[in-house]
Amino acid sequence: MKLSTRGRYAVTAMFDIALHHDKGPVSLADISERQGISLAYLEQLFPLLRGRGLVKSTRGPGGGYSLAVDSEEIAIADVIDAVEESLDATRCGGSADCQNHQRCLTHDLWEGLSGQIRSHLSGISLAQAVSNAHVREVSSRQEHRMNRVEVI
Amino acid sequence: MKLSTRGRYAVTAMFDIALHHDKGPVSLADISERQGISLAYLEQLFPLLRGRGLVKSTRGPGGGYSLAVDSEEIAIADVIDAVEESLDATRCGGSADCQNHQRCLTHDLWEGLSGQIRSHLSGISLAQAVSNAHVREVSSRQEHRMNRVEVI
DNA sequence: AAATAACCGAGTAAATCACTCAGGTATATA
DNA sequence: TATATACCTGAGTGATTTACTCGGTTATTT
Repeated sequence: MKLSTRGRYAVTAMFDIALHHDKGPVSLADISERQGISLAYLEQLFPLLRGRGLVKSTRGPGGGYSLAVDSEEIAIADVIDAVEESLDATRCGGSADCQNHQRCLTHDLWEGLSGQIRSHLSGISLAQAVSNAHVREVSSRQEHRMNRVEVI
Repeated sequence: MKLSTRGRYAVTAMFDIALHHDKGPVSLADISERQGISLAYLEQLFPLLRGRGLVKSTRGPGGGYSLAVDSEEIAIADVIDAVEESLDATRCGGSADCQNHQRCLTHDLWEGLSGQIRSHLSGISLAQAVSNAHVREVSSRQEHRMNRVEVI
């Protein structure tokens, strides 16, 4: 099973863009500051998201990243898939040669679990996730903090 | 998220016991041979399973491990819980202080995922999992291999 | 021209993982 | 009582992965 901070960071960053893309492209520096993720680390992640056609980039001042497609069209699973090797609970990655080139005793069990996770995360769009009450609340708090920082 | 070979091995070993416990306690040496898991590694795992009241041990010749309760009463989640630190998709482990001592933007999302996984694995008993057709097939193949080894 | 911000590849410290080793202790059988 | 079996315990280790950094380049706006 692969679901590390890498995937979590990618989803968080996509949340941030979805919440701010009305004001044009969102720079990685802004995401870094708001979400507390190192800029260099984000720079490593975003080419992967772009490669999957989830975001598009604009260079130069005022540039940044924006969603390549509507947030309803992006599933959480897509984001994780983009940055994480494989979202799979089986050991063999579905190839079913777990033990001695045979499907291991427990293969079906992990396959079932993988399917469960996958369908759950495929069923949640970025738009849905972001519309969550708590997300909006935290987001507005981050807005205020940002403003305060700018004032000081 | 924590689901490594550790948890997989534990489940596989429990499968093995469930499939053979009619012939009395199952030794770790047998499990090791049948399932291709290092004996020393199993010895590390089983005290944890015993601590959770999933298996009981009998020492001495002819000894080994047997199920402490009926296989219908053991959920796959119990087995994984016993050997794996936490089966949780959130970063903070549910404590909700993910970022700056606040629930992070994506907290609810990971919490939802954790719940999904947990309820899935809690809903499958060892008995159910073992009754799977493929499991029985592989198991009988292992039986034959064991016999052949003994003959040679 | 200068500032901004995406792009790119290599490198690294720390943690985790799977696994081993070297013993010790209880119990059944001869 | 001796011996073999099999559980029990704790410490150690090599390899891999992880999160993260650094130094620099290229494109675009003002």
